[in-house]
Amino acid sequence: MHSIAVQSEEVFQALADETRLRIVRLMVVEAHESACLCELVDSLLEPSYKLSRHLAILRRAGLLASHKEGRWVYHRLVTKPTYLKQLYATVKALPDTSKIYRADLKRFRDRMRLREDGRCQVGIQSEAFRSETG
Amino acid sequence: MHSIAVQSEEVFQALADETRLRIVRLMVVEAHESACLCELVDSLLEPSYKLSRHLAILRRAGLLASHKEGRWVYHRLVTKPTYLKQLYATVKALPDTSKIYRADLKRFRDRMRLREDGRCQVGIQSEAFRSETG
DNA sequence: CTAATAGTTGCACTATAGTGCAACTATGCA
DNA sequence: TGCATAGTTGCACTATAGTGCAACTATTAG
Repeated sequence: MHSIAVQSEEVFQALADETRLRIVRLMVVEAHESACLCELVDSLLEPSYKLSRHLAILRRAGLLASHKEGRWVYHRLVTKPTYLKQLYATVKALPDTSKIYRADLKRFRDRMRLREDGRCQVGIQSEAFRSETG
Repeated sequence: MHSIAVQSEEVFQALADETRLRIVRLMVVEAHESACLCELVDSLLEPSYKLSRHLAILRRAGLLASHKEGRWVYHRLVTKPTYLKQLYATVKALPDTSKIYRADLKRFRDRMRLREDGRCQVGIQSEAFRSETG
Protein backbone atom coordinates (compact mmCIF):
# COMPACT_ATOMS: atom_id res chain seq x y z
CA MET A 1 0.00 0.00 0.00
CA HIS A 2 2.04 2.89 1.25
CA SER A 3 5.23 2.98 -0.72
CA ILE A 4 8.49 3.13 1.19
CA ALA A 5 9.86 5.04 -1.80
CA VAL A 6 7.95 8.22 -0.96
CA GLN A 7 10.33 10.96 0.11
CA SER A 8 9.70 12.16 3.62
CA GLU A 9 9.07 15.75 2.69
CA GLU A 10 6.48 14.64 0.19
CA VAL A 11 3.82 14.09 2.84
CA PHE A 12 4.26 17.72 3.91
CA GLN A 13 4.26 18.87 0.30
CA ALA A 14 0.94 17.11 -0.09
CA LEU A 15 -0.58 19.33 2.58
CA ALA A 16 1.33 22.49 1.66
CA ASP A 17 -1.45 23.66 -0.63
CA GLU A 18 -4.64 25.26 0.62
CA THR A 19 -6.98 23.18 -1.52
CA ARG A 20 -5.39 19.90 -0.61
CA LEU A 21 -5.43 20.78 3.06
CA ARG A 22 -9.13 21.59 2.77
CA ILE A 23 -9.72 18.15 1.25
CA VAL A 24 -7.86 16.34 4.00
CA ARG A 25 -9.48 18.43 6.72
CA LEU A 26 -12.85 17.15 5.58
CA MET A 27 -11.72 13.57 5.35
CA VAL A 28 -10.09 13.36 8.78
CA VAL A 29 -13.49 14.03 10.34
CA GLU A 30 -14.49 10.44 9.61
CA ALA A 31 -11.19 8.89 8.75
CA HIS A 32 -12.66 5.48 7.91
CA GLU A 33 -15.13 6.90 5.41
CA SER A 34 -14.60 7.66 1.78
CA ALA A 35 -15.74 10.46 -0.50
CA CYS A 36 -16.06 10.74 -4.26
CA LEU A 37 -14.98 13.65 -6.44
CA CYS A 38 -18.46 15.13 -6.84
CA GLU A 39 -18.97 15.14 -3.08
CA LEU A 40 -15.75 17.08 -2.69
CA VAL A 41 -16.57 19.38 -5.60
CA ASP A 42 -19.86 20.31 -3.95
CA SER A 43 -18.33 20.71 -0.51
CA LEU A 44 -15.38 22.83 -1.53
CA LEU A 45 -17.02 24.64 -4.46
CA GLU A 46 -13.97 24.03 -6.61
CA PRO A 47 -13.88 22.71 -10.18
CA SER A 48 -13.63 18.98 -10.72
CA TYR A 49 -10.48 19.13 -12.86
CA LYS A 50 -8.73 21.00 -10.09
CA LEU A 51 -9.77 18.61 -7.34
CA SER A 52 -9.06 15.54 -9.47
CA ARG A 53 -5.51 16.81 -9.88
CA HIS A 54 -5.10 17.46 -6.17
CA LEU A 55 -6.50 14.06 -5.27
CA ALA A 56 -3.87 12.50 -7.53
CA ILE A 57 -1.14 14.32 -5.65
CA LEU A 58 -2.50 13.15 -2.30
CA ARG A 59 -2.64 9.62 -3.64
CA ARG A 60 0.90 9.76 -4.94
CA ALA A 61 2.10 10.96 -1.56
CA GLY A 62 0.47 7.96 0.04
CA LEU A 63 -2.25 9.80 1.94
CA LEU A 64 -5.19 8.56 -0.12
CA ALA A 65 -6.29 5.26 -1.53
CA SER A 66 -8.91 5.18 -4.25
CA HIS A 67 -11.25 2.57 -5.68
CA LYS A 68 -13.73 2.77 -8.49
CA GLU A 69 -17.40 1.80 -8.30
CA GLY A 70 -18.99 2.26 -11.71
CA ARG A 71 -18.61 5.90 -12.62
CA TRP A 72 -17.62 6.85 -9.12
CA VAL A 73 -14.14 6.82 -7.64
CA TYR A 74 -14.15 6.80 -3.85
CA HIS A 75 -11.16 8.13 -1.94
CA ARG A 76 -10.29 7.34 1.62
CA LEU A 77 -7.45 8.27 3.93
CA VAL A 78 -4.60 5.83 4.37
CA THR A 79 -4.11 5.45 8.13
CA LYS A 80 -1.56 2.68 8.41
CA PRO A 81 1.91 4.04 9.02
CA THR A 82 2.22 5.78 12.38
CA TYR A 83 3.41 8.98 10.85
CA LEU A 84 0.20 9.35 8.86
CA LYS A 85 -1.85 8.92 12.03
CA GLN A 86 0.24 11.64 13.61
CA LEU A 87 -0.11 13.80 10.53
CA TYR A 88 -3.91 13.61 10.67
CA ALA A 89 -3.79 14.42 14.38
CA THR A 90 -1.89 17.55 13.38
CA VAL A 91 -4.52 18.41 10.79
CA LYS A 92 -7.33 17.92 13.32
CA ALA A 93 -5.61 20.22 15.79
CA LEU A 94 -5.19 23.09 13.34
CA PRO A 95 -7.08 26.30 14.05
CA ASP A 96 -9.48 27.53 11.37
CA THR A 97 -7.59 30.74 10.80
CA SER A 98 -9.27 31.81 7.56
CA LYS A 99 -12.74 30.51 8.49
CA ILE A 100 -12.92 28.52 5.27
CA TYR A 101 -12.99 25.19 6.98
CA ARG A 102 -16.23 25.67 8.88
CA ALA A 103 -18.18 26.46 5.74
CA ASP A 104 -16.51 23.58 3.91
CA LEU A 105 -17.46 21.22 6.72
CA LYS A 106 -21.10 22.28 6.74
CA ARG A 107 -21.42 21.76 3.00
CA PHE A 108 -19.64 18.43 3.32
CA ARG A 109 -22.04 17.19 5.98
CA ASP A 110 -25.05 18.38 3.97
CA ARG A 111 -23.66 16.82 0.84
CA MET A 112 -22.99 13.43 2.42
CA ARG A 113 -26.66 13.31 3.41
CA LEU A 114 -27.55 13.06 -0.26
CA ARG A 115 -26.15 9.54 -0.38
CA GLU A 116 -28.48 6.63 -0.98
CA ASP A 117 -27.52 3.20 0.28
CA GLY A 118 -24.28 4.72 1.51
CA ARG A 119 -23.22 5.72 -1.98
CA CYS A 120 -23.20 8.87 -4.02
CA GLN A 121 -25.84 8.63 -6.71
CA VAL A 122 -26.62 12.20 -7.59
CA GLY A 123 -23.45 13.52 -9.20
CA ILE A 124 -22.25 17.09 -9.01
CA GLN A 125 -24.71 19.45 -7.31
CA SER A 126 -22.50 22.50 -7.03
CA GLU A 127 -25.06 24.97 -8.27
CA ALA A 128 -27.40 24.05 -5.43
CA PHE A 129 -24.61 24.34 -2.86
CA ARG A 130 -23.33 27.56 -4.33
CA SER A 131 -26.63 29.39 -3.92
CA GLU A 132 -27.03 28.03 -0.40
CA THR A 133 -23.84 29.72 0.68
CA GLY A 134 -24.20 32.71 -1.66
CA MET B 1 4.33 33.86 20.43
CA HIS B 2 2.80 31.80 17.73
CA SER B 3 0.89 34.11 15.51
CA ILE B 4 -2.77 33.35 14.86
CA ALA B 5 -2.27 34.99 11.49
CA VAL B 6 -0.22 32.11 10.08
CA GLN B 7 -2.11 30.28 7.37
CA SER B 8 -2.69 26.64 8.19
CA GLU B 9 -0.96 25.25 5.16
CA GLU B 10 2.11 27.29 6.02
CA VAL B 11 3.24 24.85 8.70
CA PHE B 12 3.26 22.11 6.08
CA GLN B 13 4.97 24.36 3.58
CA ALA B 14 7.67 24.90 6.17
CA LEU B 15 8.44 21.18 6.18
CA ALA B 16 7.85 20.62 2.47
CA ASP B 17 11.51 21.20 1.66
CA GLU B 18 14.21 18.58 2.20
CA THR B 19 16.65 20.91 3.90
CA ARG B 20 14.13 22.36 6.29
CA LEU B 21 12.87 18.92 7.19
CA ARG B 22 16.45 17.87 7.91
CA ILE B 23 16.79 20.84 10.25
CA VAL B 24 13.62 20.05 12.15
CA ARG B 25 14.43 16.34 12.32
CA LEU B 26 17.58 17.20 14.22
CA MET B 27 15.85 19.62 16.53
CA VAL B 28 12.97 17.33 17.54
CA VAL B 29 15.51 14.95 19.05
CA GLU B 30 15.87 17.28 22.02
CA ALA B 31 12.93 19.58 21.56
CA HIS B 32 13.81 21.79 24.53
CA GLU B 33 17.33 22.48 23.30
CA SER B 34 18.50 25.09 20.88
CA ALA B 35 21.07 25.13 18.12
CA CYS B 36 22.93 27.93 16.38
CA LEU B 37 23.54 28.31 12.65
CA CYS B 38 27.12 27.03 12.72
CA GLU B 39 26.05 23.89 14.57
CA LEU B 40 23.50 23.24 11.86
CA VAL B 41 25.92 24.12 9.07
CA ASP B 42 28.38 21.55 10.40
CA SER B 43 25.71 18.90 10.94
CA LEU B 44 23.99 19.23 7.59
CA LEU B 45 27.05 20.22 5.54
CA GLU B 46 25.10 22.96 3.84
CA PRO B 47 26.16 26.58 3.30
CA SER B 48 25.28 29.11 5.95
CA TYR B 49 23.44 31.46 3.62
CA LYS B 50 21.17 28.61 2.63
CA LEU B 51 20.44 27.47 6.15
CA SER B 52 19.96 31.03 7.41
CA ARG B 53 17.27 31.47 4.78
CA HIS B 54 15.57 28.23 5.68
CA LEU B 55 15.65 29.06 9.38
CA ALA B 56 13.90 32.33 8.59
CA ILE B 57 11.12 30.42 6.83
CA LEU B 58 10.70 28.07 9.79
CA ARG B 59 10.56 31.07 12.10
CA ARG B 60 7.97 32.83 9.98
CA ALA B 61 5.82 29.72 9.99
CA GLY B 62 5.95 29.73 13.76
CA LEU B 63 7.99 26.55 14.21
CA LEU B 64 11.15 28.23 15.49
CA ALA B 65 11.91 30.94 18.00
CA SER B 66 15.33 32.59 17.92
CA HIS B 67 17.39 34.64 20.33
CA LYS B 68 20.76 36.24 19.98
CA GLU B 69 23.70 35.77 22.34
CA GLY B 70 26.59 37.91 21.14
CA ARG B 71 27.50 36.73 17.66
CA TRP B 72 25.40 33.63 17.99
CA VAL B 73 21.71 33.24 17.25
CA TYR B 74 20.17 30.22 18.92
CA HIS B 75 17.04 28.61 17.48
CA ARG B 76 14.66 26.37 19.34
CA LEU B 77 11.43 24.63 18.43
CA VAL B 78 8.18 26.27 19.44
CA THR B 79 6.13 23.57 21.18
CA LYS B 80 3.13 25.44 22.49
CA PRO B 81 0.12 24.99 20.26
CA THR B 82 -1.12 21.40 20.20
CA TYR B 83 -0.82 21.12 16.47
CA LEU B 84 2.91 21.80 16.61
CA LYS B 85 3.35 19.02 19.19
CA GLN B 86 1.49 16.75 16.82
CA LEU B 87 3.53 17.94 13.88
CA TYR B 88 6.80 17.07 15.66
CA ALA B 89 5.36 13.68 16.56
CA THR B 90 4.81 13.19 12.84
CA VAL B 91 8.38 14.20 12.10
CA LYS B 92 9.72 11.80 14.74
CA ALA B 93 7.71 8.94 13.26
CA LEU B 94 9.01 9.44 9.72
CA PRO B 95 11.11 6.66 8.21
CA ASP B 96 14.61 7.61 7.05
CA THR B 97 13.92 6.72 3.44
CA SER B 98 16.95 8.36 1.87
CA LYS B 99 19.35 7.56 4.72
CA ILE B 100 20.37 11.18 4.98
CA TYR B 101 18.97 11.63 8.43
CA ARG B 102 21.18 9.10 10.19
CA ALA B 103 24.35 10.76 8.98
CA ASP B 104 22.96 14.20 9.82
CA LEU B 105 22.13 13.02 13.33
CA LYS B 106 25.57 11.60 13.97
CA ARG B 107 27.25 14.82 12.89
CA PHE B 108 24.78 16.81 14.97
CA ARG B 109 25.55 14.80 18.10
CA ASP B 110 29.28 15.07 17.51
CA ARG B 111 28.99 18.77 16.82
CA MET B 112 26.96 19.52 19.96
CA ARG B 113 29.78 17.95 21.99
CA LEU B 114 32.00 20.85 20.95
CA ARG B 115 29.99 23.19 23.17
CA GLU B 116 31.63 24.77 26.19
CA ASP B 117 29.47 25.86 29.09
CA GLY B 118 26.46 24.78 27.08
CA ARG B 119 27.19 27.26 24.33
CA CYS B 120 28.71 27.15 20.90
CA GLN B 121 32.10 28.87 21.00
CA VAL B 122 33.95 27.44 18.07
CA GLY B 123 32.14 28.71 14.99
CA ILE B 124 31.79 26.85 11.75
CA GLN B 125 33.83 23.61 11.59
CA SER B 126 32.47 22.21 8.36
CA GLU B 127 35.80 21.25 6.89
CA ALA B 128 36.48 18.95 9.83
CA PHE B 129 33.06 17.36 9.58
CA ARG B 130 33.25 17.03 5.80
CA SER B 131 36.44 14.96 5.88
CA GLU B 132 35.04 12.80 8.70
CA THR B 133 32.19 11.70 6.51
CA GLY B 134 34.17 11.78 3.25
C1' DC C 1 -27.19 3.19 -30.04
C1' DT C 2 -26.87 8.03 -28.41
C1' DA C 3 -26.33 11.29 -24.94
C1' DA C 4 -25.02 12.57 -20.37
C1' DT C 5 -21.67 12.86 -17.02
C1' DA C 6 -18.05 11.22 -13.36
C1' DG C 7 -13.52 11.61 -13.62
C1' DT C 8 -8.90 12.32 -15.86
C1' DT C 9 -5.27 14.57 -18.47
C1' DG C 10 -2.57 17.41 -22.32
C1' DC C 11 -1.09 21.93 -23.16
C1' DA C 12 0.19 26.41 -22.17
C1' DC C 13 0.61 29.70 -19.02
C1' DT C 14 1.33 32.20 -14.49
C1' DA C 15 2.89 32.14 -9.90
C1' DT C 16 5.86 30.64 -6.40
C1' DA C 17 9.93 28.71 -4.27
C1' DG C 18 14.83 27.52 -3.83
C1' DT C 19 19.65 28.90 -4.30
C1' DG C 20 24.48 30.77 -5.71
C1' DC C 21 27.20 34.80 -5.43
C1' DA C 22 28.38 38.80 -3.36
C1' DA C 23 27.79 42.14 -0.13
C1' DC C 24 26.23 43.71 4.19
C1' DT C 25 25.62 44.11 9.57
C1' DA C 26 26.85 43.10 14.19
C1' DT C 27 29.93 41.23 17.53
C1' DG C 28 34.32 39.93 19.58
C1' DC C 29 39.30 39.73 19.83
C1' DA C 30 44.10 41.29 19.41
C1' DT D 1 41.39 50.39 15.58
C1' DG D 2 41.45 46.70 12.18
C1' DC D 3 40.40 42.13 11.20
C1' DA D 4 37.75 37.89 11.54
C1' DT D 5 33.55 35.77 11.39
C1' DA D 6 28.48 34.52 12.81
C1' DG D 7 24.64 35.55 10.58
C1' DT D 8 21.65 38.00 7.13
C1' DT D 9 20.01 39.66 2.70
C1' DG D 10 19.84 41.82 -2.35
C1' DC D 11 19.89 40.36 -6.95
C1' DA D 12 19.38 37.36 -10.63
C1' DC D 13 18.46 33.12 -12.08
C1' DT D 14 16.57 28.27 -12.38
C1' DA D 15 13.34 24.95 -10.99
C1' DT D 16 8.94 23.62 -9.45
C1' DA D 17 4.02 23.90 -8.62
C1' DG D 18 -0.76 25.33 -9.45
C1' DT D 19 -4.51 26.07 -12.73
C1' DG D 20 -7.80 27.27 -16.78
C1' DC D 21 -9.41 25.46 -21.02
C1' DA D 22 -10.40 21.84 -23.80
C1' DA D 23 -10.44 17.29 -24.85
C1' DC D 24 -10.44 12.61 -23.58
C1' DT D 25 -11.99 7.92 -21.31
C1' DA D 26 -15.19 5.07 -19.00
C1' DT D 27 -19.71 4.14 -17.27
C1' DT D 28 -24.69 4.48 -17.16
C1' DA D 29 -29.41 5.44 -18.56
C1' DG D 30 -32.98 5.94 -21.90
